[in-house]
Amino acid sequence: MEEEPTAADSTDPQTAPPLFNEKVEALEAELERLRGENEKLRQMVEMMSSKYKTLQAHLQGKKIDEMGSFVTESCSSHELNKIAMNRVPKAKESQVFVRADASDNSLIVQDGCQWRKYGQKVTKDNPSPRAYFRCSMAPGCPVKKKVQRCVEDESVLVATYEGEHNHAVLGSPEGSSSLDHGSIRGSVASFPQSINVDPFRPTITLDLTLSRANQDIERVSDSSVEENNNNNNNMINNYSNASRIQEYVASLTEDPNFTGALAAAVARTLHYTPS
DNA sequence: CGCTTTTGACCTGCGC
DNA sequence: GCGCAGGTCAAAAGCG
Repeated sequence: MEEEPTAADSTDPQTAPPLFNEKVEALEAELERLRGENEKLRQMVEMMSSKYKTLQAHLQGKKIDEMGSFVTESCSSHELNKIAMNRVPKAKESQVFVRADASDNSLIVQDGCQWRKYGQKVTKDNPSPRAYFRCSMAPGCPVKKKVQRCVEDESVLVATYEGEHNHAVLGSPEGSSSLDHGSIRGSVASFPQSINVDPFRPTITLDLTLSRANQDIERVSDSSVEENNNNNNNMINNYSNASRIQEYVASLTEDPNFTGALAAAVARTLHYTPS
């Protein structure tokens, strides 16, 4: 039985032309280099994940300590209920961080909905004005949002959403009527990407639309960081995915906008006190 | 003309 | 009760 020459045969160094061998070697070297870089990046992700978990555990412990000391001091059961109520974020309220040009005063956050501005106010804790919007996609839609520049980084807009849409939201594949941004974020590249940083907090989202990173969608949440690491490991086995991940991570780490937004988000997390 | 934005006035909740 | 701050209203202006 004679077998036809295959692609694998053509890579045989003894039968392939020298120029082809050189190319193969160069590609192999490049692949090896990329594997090394991927391994480094994987370790970086693991390290960040580990640091994040440590920080989260620390914050959690601090909250429990605070609550515990307060409880042992003077709390009635009624007061305890109030505390518990305050510690849970308001129903259907979520916070979104969006990168915007610092010179742009429009306070507009593109999120797939139409909004009508009904007020603007300068607040005490932030020199930049806060804009109030109502959803105008459907009559009677109760959803509101407040948009204000981040006090730590004026190029970051903080949008706070309240309520549930009573209509399908543009960009939501399931036609979800709720404010579950998870379903939205994963479907439209121009939408902000979310990072859940604290179970006591609403979702914090970083908009990556100004970086190359928005070409790929990557959702990261506190409960799925580890899972994503595993998924990433599997993906790293796939060369094309690995190169995409590498490009993605490199674009993130090189992008000062991303690092700025991340720093602002972390700063807000550390300064957060439940209302 | 209809819709949106602007902006000062008003309302409401909260702490003192 | 008072003052403050955040949130909302609504008339006027702007825009396509």
